[in-house]
Amino acid sequence: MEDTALASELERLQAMARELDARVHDDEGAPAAARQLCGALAASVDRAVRLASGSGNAVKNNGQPSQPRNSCRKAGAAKVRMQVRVATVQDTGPLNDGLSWRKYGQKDILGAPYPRSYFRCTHRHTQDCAATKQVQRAAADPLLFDVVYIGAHTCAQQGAALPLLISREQQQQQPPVFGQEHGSPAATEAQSIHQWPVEPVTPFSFPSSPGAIDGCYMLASSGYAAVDGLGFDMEYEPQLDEFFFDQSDLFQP
DNA sequence: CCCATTTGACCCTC
DNA sequence: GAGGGTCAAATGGG
Repeated sequence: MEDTALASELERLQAMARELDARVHDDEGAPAAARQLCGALAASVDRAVRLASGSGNAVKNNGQPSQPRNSCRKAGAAKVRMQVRVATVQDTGPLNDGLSWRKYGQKDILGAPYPRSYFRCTHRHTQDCAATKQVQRAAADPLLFDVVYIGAHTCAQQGAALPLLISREQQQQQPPVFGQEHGSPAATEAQSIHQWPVEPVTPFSFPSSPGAIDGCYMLASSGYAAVDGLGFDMEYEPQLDEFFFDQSDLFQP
């Protein structure tokens, strides 16, 4: 169980490094050297996690097993597992991702202050789409949501939701925003989170509704990015690495 | 009436 | 047996 402990510690270290990097980067007054150092720190921790993972230590988010149980129970599912940490400025719950999700369950997780919500593709039955996602508020920061995508969309909407991977410069000019659609109370934080991309083909997209929510957005890079209080992790089967990077080329201007 | 959410029960894995 | 994931009936909103 030492591997699990190591993975857990690395996970925590990784999360902290990323958060620090994101915060320092946002801080206009932070010295350039500090920003560089934090960026290097985050990158280094990322590499450490990858090395640990690659050496046989299953490093997965939230201490979850390296092979999700879903992979055994649902044929064709769990080929893609991606965790996204989403921050919202307003405590009204996070984002939508341009895809249709239907909530099918909610569970209190041992040791977690907030319940975990389970979503599946709206077209699960009509189009046999096996994509699911799990949404849970981060214990450390209620404004952060850990979103874990499991499986890839095979339904028609996968093409409908255009990915939006934009450059940092573009983001700074027009930051895409995440936010809930209906303004439901925070008490049901996850109930409106049903618009998110899942599969690598559409890493991320953003709601088109104007004036949605301000202050939170993300970009995709080599597995992680954190801007303006938002970061996300992408975890997927190793063989998909190349696929991710290839896809990113599609979003160049 | 249709569809999404809620929630307790059930199932599976460890 | 505990914990996590899913199912399905009940419920509510549009």
